[in-house]
Amino acid sequence: MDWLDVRSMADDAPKVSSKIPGLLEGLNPPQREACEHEQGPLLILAGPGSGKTRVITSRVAYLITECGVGPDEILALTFTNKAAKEMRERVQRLLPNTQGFWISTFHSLCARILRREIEILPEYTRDFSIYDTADKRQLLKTVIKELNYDAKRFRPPVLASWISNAKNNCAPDDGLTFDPDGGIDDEVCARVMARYQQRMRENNALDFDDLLLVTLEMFEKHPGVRDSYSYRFRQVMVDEYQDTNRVQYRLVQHFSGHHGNLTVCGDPDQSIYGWRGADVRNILDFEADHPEAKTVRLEQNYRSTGTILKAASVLIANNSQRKPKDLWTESGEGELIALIQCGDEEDEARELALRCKNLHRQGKAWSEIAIFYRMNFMQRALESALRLSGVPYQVVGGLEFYARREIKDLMAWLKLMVNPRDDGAFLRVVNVPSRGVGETSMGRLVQYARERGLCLSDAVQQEDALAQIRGRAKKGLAEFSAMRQELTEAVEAGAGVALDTLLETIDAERWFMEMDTGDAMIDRESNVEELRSHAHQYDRLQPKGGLPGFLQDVALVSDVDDLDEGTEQVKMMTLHSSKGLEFPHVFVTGLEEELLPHGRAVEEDPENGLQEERRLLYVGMTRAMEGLTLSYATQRRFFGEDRWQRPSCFLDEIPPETIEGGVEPTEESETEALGEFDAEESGHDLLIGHLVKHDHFGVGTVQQLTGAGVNARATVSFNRHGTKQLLLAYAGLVKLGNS
DNA sequence: GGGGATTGATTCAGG
DNA sequence: ATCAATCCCC
Repeated sequence: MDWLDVRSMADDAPKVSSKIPGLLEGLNPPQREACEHEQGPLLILAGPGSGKTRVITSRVAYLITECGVGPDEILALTFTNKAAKEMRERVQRLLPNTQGFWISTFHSLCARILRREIEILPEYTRDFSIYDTADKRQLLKTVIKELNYDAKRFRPPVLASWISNAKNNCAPDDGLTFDPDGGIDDEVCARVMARYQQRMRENNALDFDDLLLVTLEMFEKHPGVRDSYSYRFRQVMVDEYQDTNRVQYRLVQHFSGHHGNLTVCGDPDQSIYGWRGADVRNILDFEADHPEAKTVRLEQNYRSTGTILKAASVLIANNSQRKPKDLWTESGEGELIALIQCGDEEDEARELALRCKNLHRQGKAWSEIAIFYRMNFMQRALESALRLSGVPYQVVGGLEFYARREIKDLMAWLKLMVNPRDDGAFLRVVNVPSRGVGETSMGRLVQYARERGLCLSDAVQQEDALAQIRGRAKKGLAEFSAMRQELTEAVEAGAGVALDTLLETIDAERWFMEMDTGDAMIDRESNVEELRSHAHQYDRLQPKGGLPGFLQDVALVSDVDDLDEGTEQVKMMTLHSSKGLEFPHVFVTGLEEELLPHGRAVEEDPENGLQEERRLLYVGMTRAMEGLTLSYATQRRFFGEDRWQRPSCFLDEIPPETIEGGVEPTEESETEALGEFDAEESGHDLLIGHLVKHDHFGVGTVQQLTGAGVNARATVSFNRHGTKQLLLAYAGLVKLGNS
């Protein structure tokens, strides 16, 4: 993040650039209209490829050069760091001599604000830790155990998402605000959440949702703090508004409440984050919320060929909850969409690799090709096929660098150095490298600390805490404590030096050898080397950030951020990561039932789930500029188990005339064959297409069969009760014959 | 009581 | 394949 620190901004007042000749030239009428809007709320409904980023950046430049708004009086919020970076670079290109823009993600903005202001809240210090998903799960696990709940029934990931939901809907964190009708599960979740929140405060730690929520609460409890930000900004802009949740919505109200100059930009059809609390109503209701709002629709597409645009538009028209829009393009029809049927995931991967090579031979650069998939595990098969055929590739996201064990350990060490109250970090590193401290000894220390309301760092310094621990563990704890205190001094030195001091103090060499030998050890060493270079680079770019700033940046980097556009490599990523990007040729893989649309998404929320899956495919398809290839496999291995797959129902929604070969190869014989296979393996005699009767749900048609034996399940579309997944062992389905 | 190996469940998407 | 719980040896 390279915006200016608030303090330094006061010192060097931003300069207003002189007018830029031809700033709005080449913009179409609605684009121009959006740029020139000065006062009051503005809604930009921007279809894919409609030049949205160009409009926002031109608008920023216009406001500065034509309307006398200072660069530090404009707040622009984006969804990813990458989007923020791109926007900043483009604004910088228009206004090379201007600095001090506030362009950032919600999370970075809030983390920055909290870093400065949080001490107005008594429970936190400015050295707070940011907990990632893994840290959060770890804490939840101990809380569940502490409260004596059944760990099998209440799993950390489930609770994590319950808590996240509650926070995203602005539920107060320490009241037990469960729905009394929600049954025991809701009550347990609420109790776990209350304890989790208590521990988080004791640990001086915030999770991702807290960054937003605590900022919001602080603004509402201390309007003075809020005003110091809302008075500063004369214009607030929010990109990807369809992906904002309730908390973000309210934050935006606070930031723009003073002047009401709020510009939001987005596309309801590209809303793909419902599962993490995004609320499409924020954008759908914008005009109702702001009756005086001006609405601009950007419907001319500058990205894709007519064929791609048509296919995507017809597909998305199947959604009911949307604002109709009419995308058009001046570019020609272009090539037809290729649809390939493959035997299994390896076939698919080989075929894609082959087609990548063909494209390359025809003159496409590797970096002009992208491969998208619904789930991360699909990456592996694709990756090995590309490697085998010598196609250079880059995986965007996936198994993250910062998720590796040695990196997590070092990061936990650094967090603990900055924030001694972080018990989670303490527990993680107390035995790293191994110093004979085991579970039992730690259990005693934890109990000692709890009884006295101390954090572990303090507890371990008490003599009587160590009195009940003996032998190697006692010595180890004393050693660890001394090390931690000594390392506190390194915190001021900057991220790079702090890390170097840490590595030396814990004798990293010995630690590597202890963890593994041979290649694995060399891998770990080179990972740590990479972390070192990140840290030192951070110090060079952000001399003011220090170790706390580095930790914050690392916590908030997202997967697409490391996308390297320049390099000559095919890009691979999930469909979610692809949003906001574009590529001349796009492959969307795994167009299969249960995968895209994803079974769980539809199961959890039959109405919206399917629509969101459709939007996800829409996002993927509209990334393509010239060529689009869709693929599916008839068989695919999901964690260990080979499953027969049917082509995605979305393929039936894409107009046949946009697809190479005309009609999709969804044939009856194929469905039959797949039914037969299932019957052989699964110990029942149902086939896809069979008409069945259920005691409760009535008559329906079998849509899908998975699993075998006691795990055999059928997805049945009932005439009256919608689609259900049923365990055949319990469902007692009666076969009525073929429908 | 700590450390290692083996077994056993688990994964939708991300800041 | 990867991470956590369990088992067994020092």
